[in-house]
Amino acid sequence: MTDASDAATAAPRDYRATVFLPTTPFPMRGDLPKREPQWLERWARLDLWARLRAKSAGRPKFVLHDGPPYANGHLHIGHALNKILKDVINRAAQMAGFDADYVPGWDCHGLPIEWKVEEEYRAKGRDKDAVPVLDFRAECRAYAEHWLKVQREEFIRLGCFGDWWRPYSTMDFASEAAIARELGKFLLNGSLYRGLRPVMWSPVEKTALAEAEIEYHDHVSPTLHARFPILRAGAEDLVGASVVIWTTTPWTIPGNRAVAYGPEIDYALVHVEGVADGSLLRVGERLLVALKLLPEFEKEAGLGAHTVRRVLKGAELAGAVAAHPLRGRGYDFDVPLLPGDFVTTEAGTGFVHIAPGHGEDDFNLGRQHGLPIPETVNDDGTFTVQAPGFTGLHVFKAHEAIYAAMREAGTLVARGRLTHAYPHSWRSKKPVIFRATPQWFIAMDDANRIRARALEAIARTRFIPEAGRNRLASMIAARPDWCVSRQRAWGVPIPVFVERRSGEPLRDPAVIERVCAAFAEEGADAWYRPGAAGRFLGAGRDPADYEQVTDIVDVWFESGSTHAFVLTPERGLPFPADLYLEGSDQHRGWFHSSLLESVGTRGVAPFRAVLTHGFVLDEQGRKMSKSLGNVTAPQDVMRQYGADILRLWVMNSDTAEDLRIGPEILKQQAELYRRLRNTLRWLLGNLAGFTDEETVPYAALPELERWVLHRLAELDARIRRAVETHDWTGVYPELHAFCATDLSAFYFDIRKDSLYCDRPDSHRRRSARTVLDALHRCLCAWLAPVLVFTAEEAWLARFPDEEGSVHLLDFPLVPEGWRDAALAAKWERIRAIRGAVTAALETHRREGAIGAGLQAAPRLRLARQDLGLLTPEEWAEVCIVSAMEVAPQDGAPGEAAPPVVEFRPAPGAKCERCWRVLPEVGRSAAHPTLCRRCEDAVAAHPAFSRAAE
RNA sequence: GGGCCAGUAGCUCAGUUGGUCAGAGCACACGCUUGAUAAGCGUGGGGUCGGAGGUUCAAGUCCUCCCUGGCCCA
Repeated sequence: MTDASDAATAAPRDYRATVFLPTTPFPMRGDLPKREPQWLERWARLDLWARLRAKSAGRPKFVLHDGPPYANGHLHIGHALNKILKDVINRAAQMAGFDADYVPGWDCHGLPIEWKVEEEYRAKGRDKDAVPVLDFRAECRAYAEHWLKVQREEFIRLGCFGDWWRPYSTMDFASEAAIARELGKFLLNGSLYRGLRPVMWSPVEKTALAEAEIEYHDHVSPTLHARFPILRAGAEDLVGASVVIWTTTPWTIPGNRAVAYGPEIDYALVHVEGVADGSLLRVGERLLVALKLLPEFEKEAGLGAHTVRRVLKGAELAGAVAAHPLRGRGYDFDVPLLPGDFVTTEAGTGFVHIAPGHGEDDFNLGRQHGLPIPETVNDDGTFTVQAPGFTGLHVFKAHEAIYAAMREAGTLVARGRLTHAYPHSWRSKKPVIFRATPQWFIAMDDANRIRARALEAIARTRFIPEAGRNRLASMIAARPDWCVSRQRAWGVPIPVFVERRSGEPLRDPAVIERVCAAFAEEGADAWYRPGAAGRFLGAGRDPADYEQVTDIVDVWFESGSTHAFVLTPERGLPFPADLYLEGSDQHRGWFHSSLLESVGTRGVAPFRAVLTHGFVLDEQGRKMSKSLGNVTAPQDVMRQYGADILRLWVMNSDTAEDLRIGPEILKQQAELYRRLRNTLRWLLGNLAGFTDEETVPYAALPELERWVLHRLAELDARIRRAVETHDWTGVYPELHAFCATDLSAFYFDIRKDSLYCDRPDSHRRRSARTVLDALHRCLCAWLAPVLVFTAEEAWLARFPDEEGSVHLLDFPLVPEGWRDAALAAKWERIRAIRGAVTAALETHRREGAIGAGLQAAPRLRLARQDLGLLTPEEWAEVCIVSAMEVAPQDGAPGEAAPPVVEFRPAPGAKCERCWRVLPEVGRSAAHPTLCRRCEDAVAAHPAFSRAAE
């Protein structure tokens, strides 16, 4: 007793030192822009990539084959999205037990780089055409090399893992050789052929352009209405009448060889009886125009009084023949009228003038009817001798001459101007033309059946999302033969010799092998070296008998061949790849060309699965553009937030759709990150000093702990399913919700009392720490693929190791036995009731009755079926109140009546150590300000014991 | 102009085969805590589910049209 009074009169004891507060060196703030580069240095020092590969030897391979970005300029946010998503998928596969070997690549040939180098020439006042081709190619190579290195550093900064120091590029000598060899396969199997065809042609760059190299911009075109006098027709009243055509490309008139009509379209035979001032129409003439378009034609051509003699279906024009509008001026051939299903009455006159060398429809119709394909236009856009009267004129400057000639010939009906979307070159931004040129093609529907077999391969491929299947298939189904030739310098030459005598390409495997062997040694430059033809043709052939093709191959063919030089035994990578992963634009790009190339040479797709992601837009869903000022650059995000935030953004988005980014969204991601980081921090703090001896076996754990483990089993399954399906949408939002809702707001909040105040050897506290240990291991591993830096920090904070890394781990094995659906259902009910308690307490808090929840000891009236859920002590623990009384509800049993909470202040005094308000506080002689539990804990506390001595 | 996709609270997203589906997290407001503290907990407000028709006893959930945006093509 005397001791007690001594204690009471002595200075109040400070029990704070006996409370087990979290301690950890893991800081609350990430400071990512500063710390991330330090982690990168560490990983480089440890050569973590090599360690991973060594450790994974013998595991099943997982190969995501990298679609090569173009080595030109800094990375933009779309690159970041693509590579981060790839990285997460690779890392997750690695941690799920695969050997995820990833070889990044670059696309290095092609027009944009060539254009840049030319631009530099122009800036220096040099003439590109005066530079030897090998010098020019060397400069292009240096340019690509520079940007490859820049982009590599930027990718590494994003935290992406890969074989960065042994990447592939399409300009590697080995790649150039492999590309040539692939082309050789098409040459030998007959699918590669040379044909004359209209292609999109840029007179400025003097090259054919791929579809991907075309953009549409508004353009003012001169328009032309022209008469085609009918020479012969089935019906007599048509002979002597004129078909009227309308075109926005008057320069194609010299190339005209037919006129197309719509068989189902109604045409009016118009008798002209009056004309407006200045009109070129003549009173008394008869014209054929689509009935529906007659009103517009009246206005445009200045047609006055007239009568429609009769209306006829286009089909009646079958077999009719007209005169070329420049007949008598070198164009004296007949012009047949032909049916065309592409003819519409949307605009014009319902008749389409057909120039087989100047349009896709024109070409196809001409081929069907055996029309000639005149070559009326030169490389540079000027007319050839095959355009009598206009030779030497540039097509875009020829319309006045055309008008004049036709006016003289009496076939000009009207002229005008029209602003419309017109194809332009993506580089020069200058308008392009359709022009018949000799080109190399890969046939879609020859004996090799590339189209049909590609469609079969698509049916056997997994698409994520599924919509990609249809998109790719419909493009393959509709595409024309693949034009693979380009009249440029920076690329892989089409390694073909054409026999001058026969015009046939030389198909000799030995020649192809000599070429490819030289490319492998010296690069494709070998093709351009003096004496190349003699060297490759070999003994017994005279180079003078052969034309060496100087075209290079379409870059899409190159990138479509990457599987041939990356998925190789030398690299240790299997073919086909498990996954191709690119933006949705690549349905027409890399997925497309890779599929065709692989099917054409190997008969199968180069991928088992194709994953597509959307495009990155600004916060309003608009396209990013410098002029709008809504661009988010990855470099800026690194500077302000760090890579982990950007990576989190990717994984918190629905990548199957277009995604948005901007200041607001990044701020939100930083907030979400904070929660994850603080969860890790709290775990680390509460695991201080934890050892395996402390572990409590599963069967002995309290229900609350087992419930947490059940949640881990659920999340583990979710992650493993994502690894299998490659569909990660929603996984990380769920992981965040787990941290925020299940852990921070529920489990952690409840267990703070035990962790801070129980004796270290108490079963409850040991149980909690057992689960905290599992949580730390799981969260570090699960977050590692996304928060590559933060997870490393949180792992090493607990397991410091000069050579250690969370990225060398696999996902922890979560026992299936942790799954307990019945327990989950029970605790879902408990949490619902808990929600009722916290809501009730809030009411009284607002009234000032209490502050902290521990000041309350409510009575909880439960429906009968809820009475057995927990003991009153457990309810107090779960609801974080000092005590709980549980009583049955009055209502009828069986009804799911909502719980009723009757508020009562907690009786007794506040324990100075654990802050619970209990009647027992004050009854201890030794520690009158403590509750029994704390008294016991204090007695057992080493620090206190020493102080007491 | 055509093909494909999307449009649910300020933001990021859930909402199986139509019937408590109008939700979660973040943000916001207010309060508590001050032993996760440039943190933590609680409570709350907020959406005519892009618009208009239609099918159905019943529609974010099916059909049609329109609007907006994106990718690809013409």
